[in-house]
Amino acid sequence: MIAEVIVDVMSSEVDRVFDYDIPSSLCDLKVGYRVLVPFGNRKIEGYVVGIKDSTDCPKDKLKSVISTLDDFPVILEELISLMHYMKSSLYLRLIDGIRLAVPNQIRSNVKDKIERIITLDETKAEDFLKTVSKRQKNAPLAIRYLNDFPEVNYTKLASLFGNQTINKLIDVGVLVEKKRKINRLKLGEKSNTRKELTSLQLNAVDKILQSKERPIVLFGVTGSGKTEVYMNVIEKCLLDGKTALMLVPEISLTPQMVKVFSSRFGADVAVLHSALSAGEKHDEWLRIYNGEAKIVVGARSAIFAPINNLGVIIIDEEHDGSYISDSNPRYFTHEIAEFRARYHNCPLVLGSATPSIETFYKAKTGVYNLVEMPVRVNKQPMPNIEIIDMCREFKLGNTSMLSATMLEKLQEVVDNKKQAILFINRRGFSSYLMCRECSYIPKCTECDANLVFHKTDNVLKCHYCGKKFKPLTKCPECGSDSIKLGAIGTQQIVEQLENRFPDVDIFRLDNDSVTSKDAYSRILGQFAESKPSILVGTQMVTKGHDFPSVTFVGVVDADISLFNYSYKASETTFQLMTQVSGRAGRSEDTGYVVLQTYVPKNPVYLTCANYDYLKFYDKEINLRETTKFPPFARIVRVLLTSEDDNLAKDSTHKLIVKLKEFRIKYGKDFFFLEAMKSPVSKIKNKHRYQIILRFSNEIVDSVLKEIYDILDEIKNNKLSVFVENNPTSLS
DNA sequence: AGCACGCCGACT
DNA sequence: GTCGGCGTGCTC
Repeated sequence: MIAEVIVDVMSSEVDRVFDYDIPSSLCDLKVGYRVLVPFGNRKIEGYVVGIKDSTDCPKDKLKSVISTLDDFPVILEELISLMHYMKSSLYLRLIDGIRLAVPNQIRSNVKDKIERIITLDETKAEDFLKTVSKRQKNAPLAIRYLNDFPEVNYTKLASLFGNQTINKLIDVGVLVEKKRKINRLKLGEKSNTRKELTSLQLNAVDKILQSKERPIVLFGVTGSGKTEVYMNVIEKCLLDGKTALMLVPEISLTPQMVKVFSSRFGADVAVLHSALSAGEKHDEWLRIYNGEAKIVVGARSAIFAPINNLGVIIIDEEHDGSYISDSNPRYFTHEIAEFRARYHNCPLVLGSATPSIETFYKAKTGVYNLVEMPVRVNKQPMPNIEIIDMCREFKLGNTSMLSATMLEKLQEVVDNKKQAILFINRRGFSSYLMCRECSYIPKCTECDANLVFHKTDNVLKCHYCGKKFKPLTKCPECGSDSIKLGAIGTQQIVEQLENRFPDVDIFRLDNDSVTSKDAYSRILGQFAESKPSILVGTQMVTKGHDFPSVTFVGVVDADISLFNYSYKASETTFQLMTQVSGRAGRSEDTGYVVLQTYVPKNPVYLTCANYDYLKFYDKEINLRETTKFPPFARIVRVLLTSEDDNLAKDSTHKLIVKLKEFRIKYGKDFFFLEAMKSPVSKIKNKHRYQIILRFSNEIVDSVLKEIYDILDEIKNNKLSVFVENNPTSLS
């Protein structure tokens, strides 16, 4: 028999199937096994992706599989067909796909954590106690102890009675040692937290369970009780003997979701996200693989969990940007989820209070089903949102970052001994040094990217290659010494607030203050305990724990995500503002939100202030249709990189010539074509050119296939090619 | 990606 | 004479 093997080499040059003979010693080799194979003159790892009777490979070249590396196939067959699907639709290396399915922690041999459990052999113990000498004081005590606690781990016992004693007792057979595998990740105990469902929630559960033929959008306002719906759906799946996959954005920042699930489902829950330690990830992955855990709660990459017999897949906060992988294997979680749901013939739930425009469009046009929960469970009103015109504020003589209303409202919070959150929306150009005289911004010598200033260790750092530079004191262009931090940061706001409210605890939550996982929860913990208090921070404050005493939320600079150049700018701003506002509405008092903006008439803010998602959607979908942006078109970005600038440039030209032929062939379905040096034109000394294409949905499949074939011809070991579908950023 | 093979310059 | 530079080509 012949095995088709993908070799574990990170190069597109060898990213194809190689055939190997299966020796009779390995006759039960199956698809999905990790194997050792001879490759050239070395031995490397590979993955069996197929088994067949014969090969076209000439006999003198064919070699044999050396051995298997695990005693089970590490990739499910389902995931292997998923890899092929991803390769054809996303232009991705098979080996990149395989690495998504087989985490590092399984490839590098992380060992099971073994606990030594000591039990008592009662008959031997009785005999022993009869003959025990008076000098052995600890031995009888240890035996007594084990009468009370029949299973104790070795370390505990040795610390109580001395390891000499314990070892001796094991030697004579009075104590018996057993080895047991333990899970490194400790989740909370099961404690029933079941709630009575409203009729809206019951209806949603029913609709979801019936929606096996196509994905279903759960459109439920903040506080409508979506989590409870998810848990009831999952419960039904478990009763049917099936499993469930639940994705949440940035799970390391939302520990309460894991808490809610583990208190309802106990040890049936496994958790998967990138913040787990190697050992924890290894254990959780194997618990899922072995069918021990029936529910996977995880971040984006958990969509590749080795779970069988799926009864439902849920994507919570489906509009969240973290579902789009933005680096190397660039994939969109929803597409992978659709594939797996189809494979298992199970429902796929896309839940959100502010669905992404593309998702909601599919729900409106019948591609997806839709179920709505328009009412909050506790019937509480949403927080009031007030929009503040910062231009007017400036004209009135207030040149600070905080409007009069903002300060008034903060004063109110302080007077009432409540809590407030101030959100600084500074994604994009946070801490750049900039010359005030000539607007020069220091750049990385390797990457042509703006350097980011890190205050804590006083360096300028390139976020693309990690190279560090000394901060400038003088502008190299004009000689001026007024080089200052470009945009406002949390620091300045905190300082201003400390002057204004000297007796109030002010906490800061951003990348500079959060240096570790612990720091994050420590700051939030301190904030939760002090009143009155103000929490100032970046994106991090928009997610995470519920603070019932937060009655006010202020958005210092709402416009930043709106001016971000992307067709999704309005959408993400609407979603972000809605999410931030939700932080103010957890208490019995109605919350209050202040949005500071320089464009107060922008429909994004007007619809957002009225919680009118549908109106926002209508405006936005019309705009997308007239301007031919997704979901009415596909944007494809082809990125060519090489150390050889000329090669990259020439290849880009060659590609452009071919693409222009397509443009003629497909005519008006081909909307747009542009080639240029990538905005970040160099990363790690590789020159980057990009081509941006936009064409109608009708021709997506055929055009992409043709383009991918051309890319296969153009790329080589000196020139890498990457493709991104509907990119969110262009750097 | 790695690794060998191969064809040119300067060294104990 | 040979040690070693990195261009080129191949991997079932």
